[in-house]
Amino acid sequence: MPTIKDVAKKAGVSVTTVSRVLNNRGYISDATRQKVHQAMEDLNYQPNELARSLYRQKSNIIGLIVPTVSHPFFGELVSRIEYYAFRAGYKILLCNSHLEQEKEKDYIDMLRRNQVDGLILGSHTLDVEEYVLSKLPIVTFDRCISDAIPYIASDNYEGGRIATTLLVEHGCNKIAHISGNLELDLLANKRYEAFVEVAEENDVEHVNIETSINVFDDTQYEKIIFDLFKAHQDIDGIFASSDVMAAYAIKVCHTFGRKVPEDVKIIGYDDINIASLMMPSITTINQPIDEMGELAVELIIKQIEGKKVPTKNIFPVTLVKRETA
Amino acid sequence: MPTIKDVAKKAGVSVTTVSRVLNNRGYISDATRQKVHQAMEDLNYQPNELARSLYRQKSNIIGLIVPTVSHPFFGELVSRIEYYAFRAGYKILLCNSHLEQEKEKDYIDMLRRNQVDGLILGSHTLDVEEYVLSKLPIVTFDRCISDAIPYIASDNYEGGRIATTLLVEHGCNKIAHISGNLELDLLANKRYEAFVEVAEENDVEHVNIETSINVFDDTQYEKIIFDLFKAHQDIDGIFASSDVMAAYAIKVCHTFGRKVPEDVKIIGYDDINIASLMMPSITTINQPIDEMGELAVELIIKQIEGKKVPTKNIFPVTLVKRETA
DNA sequence: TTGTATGCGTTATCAG
DNA sequence: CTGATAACGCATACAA
Repeated sequence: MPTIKDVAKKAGVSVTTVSRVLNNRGYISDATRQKVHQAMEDLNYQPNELARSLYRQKSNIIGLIVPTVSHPFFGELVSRIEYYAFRAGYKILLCNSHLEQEKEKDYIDMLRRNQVDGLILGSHTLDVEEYVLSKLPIVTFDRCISDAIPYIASDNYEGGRIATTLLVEHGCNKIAHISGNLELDLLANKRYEAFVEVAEENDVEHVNIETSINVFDDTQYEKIIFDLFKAHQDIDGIFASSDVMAAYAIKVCHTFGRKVPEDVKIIGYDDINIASLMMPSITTINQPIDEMGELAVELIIKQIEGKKVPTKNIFPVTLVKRETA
Repeated sequence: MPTIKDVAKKAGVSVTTVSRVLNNRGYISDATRQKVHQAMEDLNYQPNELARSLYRQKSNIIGLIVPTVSHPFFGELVSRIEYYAFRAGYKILLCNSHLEQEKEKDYIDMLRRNQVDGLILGSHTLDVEEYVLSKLPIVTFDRCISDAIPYIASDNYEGGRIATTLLVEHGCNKIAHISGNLELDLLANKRYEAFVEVAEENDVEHVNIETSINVFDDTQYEKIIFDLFKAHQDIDGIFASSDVMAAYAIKVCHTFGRKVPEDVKIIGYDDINIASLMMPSITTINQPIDEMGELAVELIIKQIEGKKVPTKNIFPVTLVKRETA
């Protein structure tokens, strides 16, 4: 790889001059500018961003930790985040933590060593506030870690209310909520709270099952939902905490010979692409993934630039009525 | 952020010594080793990988370009690639090209500037051989660019034959293939070739539609499949080039009041997670995504280490019989 | 308008 | 066993 030195030699100038045309700084004659450009062209020169970053003390890299991009919600979210980051001149270092605490820890250390300018956390089992001693800019999804760390979330409580209310309005007599692991202390737990509240307000029998901690694996979904139906044959309404879970619920209903939505109404959460693709298509609570990704990038960059940003960033949710409820 | 200098000062030694304990090189007394470790601990020191990379001329970063991780196949593939890369001490810089040539070009330039040690291309509209003048290690998916650049692919031809043969065996009289854009010169086009061959060998009427170039967008799938059915009401078998396309095909069948699999048999490709989740579950051709991701990482690392690697890497495919055919 | 020297944080060479 | 110093590629004071 040619360096700035090679370009300087070829153009017959000093490295300073080359650096100047590279960054458009200070005065340079058109003649030398041409020469330098020519030399860069000839050598197919590309400035070494590692060296630049080292000097500038800024890498223009954002670390992004999610459970896994193989989960459609995070796949879609990461896609948008990367899009907006690149647009703003930032690169994404991708980490799939699989919700393993040890791996998260390793990832955060790694990202710090690599001088990322900021951290977007779509996943966290550990309390990063204590862990990231440095004042590395951070944005989290669905979790309030401290007053100092801004977070982005959909209006989980409202989403839970809308979903549960719809089940009640449909006349469901026994409803179930399938949640993520409640010990993780995510804001998503508010969906559960809202579920319980609405159910009790309306005197509807209700039950909840949650996924196990430290596991982010589709296969367990089917099992726990299967067990749920075995234990409660009379469930006629389900509010699943993700569209993927809802899809598994549909499948299990089928196994038990229960028709959706005739026998069992099902509502998901997220509104990922496949929600509309499934048959029956999934009625769900929409999270504005694109806008959330855009804001995540905006918040992290503003922090990098030393600006203050709002801490609570709650996006409204909307009910998307389809076929399952 | 504390530097090696701070550690040296705190421990009362030179930076050389600190570097030595950091890298376990040369002889150092246990006493000083302890002191240094203590100082590192106290300062919560993390070595600056930017500086290391600059000196070593090696970033341990792999650039990864895919159309988009929001597509389930690439989401799953990227997840596995990142997993194996991290395991081997490499980081992933993620790029979603959306099959836009200009963006791919920008990404490749960016990745070169950032001194990635290698490039994994899950997407490419341009001929990188000419573009990447440097001898940057590369591995591609589903595309043979030159004798020098190794590629990984599933046995597309065999997969196409298996799928089409199954349709024929089911007694389909008019079958359709939904392919990606054939101009892209991907090995996936062999699915199309096999489709045509098997159809003609068996004297079965057949038709093909392809997605437009430079577009990687779910929404067009529905439209072109809808148009296909409008033009050919008598289609009774479909071989879709991805499970997502297959899912859209199911949906469109529904729109036209045609039952799957009674009226129309459908076979997908990839065997992504949701293929088994859909209702009806999708009969498909399995690509071993995990193994392919693992090999991609292995091939890129071996190249980085200056080793020779095989050029053609074709993985066997298997038919996964489910409900749609 | 251009060039020289220094430093970003790290590692390796070479002396002590 | 340990320490000064140059170098990795680049950008900025400071001179000229």
